[in-house]
Amino acid sequence: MAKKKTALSARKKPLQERAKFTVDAILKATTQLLDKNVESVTTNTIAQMAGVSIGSLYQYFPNKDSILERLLEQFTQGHLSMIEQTLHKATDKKLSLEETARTIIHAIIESNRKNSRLAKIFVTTLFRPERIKLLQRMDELMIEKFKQFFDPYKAEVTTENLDMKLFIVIQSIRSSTVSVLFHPKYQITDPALEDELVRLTLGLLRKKP
Amino acid sequence: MAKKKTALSARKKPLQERAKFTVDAILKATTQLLDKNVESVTTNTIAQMAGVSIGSLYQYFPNKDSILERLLEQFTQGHLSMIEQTLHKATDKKLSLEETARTIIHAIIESNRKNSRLAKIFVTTLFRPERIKLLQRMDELMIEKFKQFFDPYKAEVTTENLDMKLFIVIQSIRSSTVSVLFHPKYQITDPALEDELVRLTLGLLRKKP
DNA sequence: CAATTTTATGAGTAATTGCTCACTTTTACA
DNA sequence: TGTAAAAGTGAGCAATTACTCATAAAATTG
Repeated sequence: MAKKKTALSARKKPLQERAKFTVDAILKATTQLLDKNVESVTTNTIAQMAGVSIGSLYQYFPNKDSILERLLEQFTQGHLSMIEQTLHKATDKKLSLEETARTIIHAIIESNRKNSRLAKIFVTTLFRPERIKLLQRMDELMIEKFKQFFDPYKAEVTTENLDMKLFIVIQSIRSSTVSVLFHPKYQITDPALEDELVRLTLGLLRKKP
Repeated sequence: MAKKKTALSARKKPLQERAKFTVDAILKATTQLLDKNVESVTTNTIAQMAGVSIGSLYQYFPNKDSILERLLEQFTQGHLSMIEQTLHKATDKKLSLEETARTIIHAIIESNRKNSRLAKIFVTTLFRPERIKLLQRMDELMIEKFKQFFDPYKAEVTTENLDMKLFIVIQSIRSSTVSVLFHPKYQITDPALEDELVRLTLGLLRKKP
């Protein structure tokens, strides 16, 4: 069976502690293998690296893809909740529009810097047909979050083409902060990246004087 | 052999007319299959759809991946030469900075609109390890082209962080114009896309007043 | 300490698929 | 027209790999 066949049959949920360790080990092993060499990721190598039998793997995941799916779900969740937190901090501190933009962009850059392995996997798999739904959902959520972010600054922000503007801003931030990970010539730690993304964001969103 | 094994042994080059037709049919068939369903792309289905035997396929391509490689090479070449042409037209007409920016962005949008199938395949495969070199090369070329574009407007354009700025601009334009193809909610034909990308570009590149 | 449930095992199976190679057909050309 | 080169064929091999299932160990429960 070189191709999937399993129905999305429900699998056991890990109840005991040791089962949770198993699931965790599988996810960690997958990340490691993915990071080392995409070709090397087979259900058997995952199980082996996790120190678990192939049978155990299939107790908790209905098929291979569901492992990657879970990993990506975790990543997007982490990404979004990190942004959420930043939003709260920002509103508490009553920052200016520019400070708010900088804070969130800084947070996204940090998120991608810290989880650069997953971030890379994220883009390499996000456009595959089976991921499109996730991509769309994530983009919509991001746009919503950004709307919340900039809601307090209604007076300063254009309403013209707002959705398209936010769409572009989000694509720009994501692609720049992730692509940079693939280019040895550019560094994600370069402060110019943050500066210019802030400028980009404000340039689009601010009302013309 | 579910995995590649062939050395990149040199294959025949098509000399006769019929051989060129064969190669062409293989490339066309691959595009069609890719467009329909990525899963369905096997060397055998390609040959079948091309109306050619599997043996013929391997006369001209050393392995499966080389077919996709050739396709992507064609796409990037087409993309770049289209931009090249636009550059010439623009310099002939002595356009303003804004008009120049608009012209090139319009060209890129058009290119992605017309070749939307290949454009999608492009992003879905571009970040895979075996494509990273192509990605880097293409990005560098794009940055060079943009430098040429804006060279005549030295007086109006910042030099501060110029490389990073161009990197961001290019990532932004590409990701926005391609991602839009995956979101039913947004349309690549929406004039707001062009307008906002022009604004974005000028916002980053123009000297502050 | 049974009885039951949860967890773990891993050899083996079945399907897929990239690719070869021995052979035939077509074309070029002297 | 004869022959060599180019082009084309496709059955089948060999490697890969997702996934199953019969069985056993460990934990939980009563």
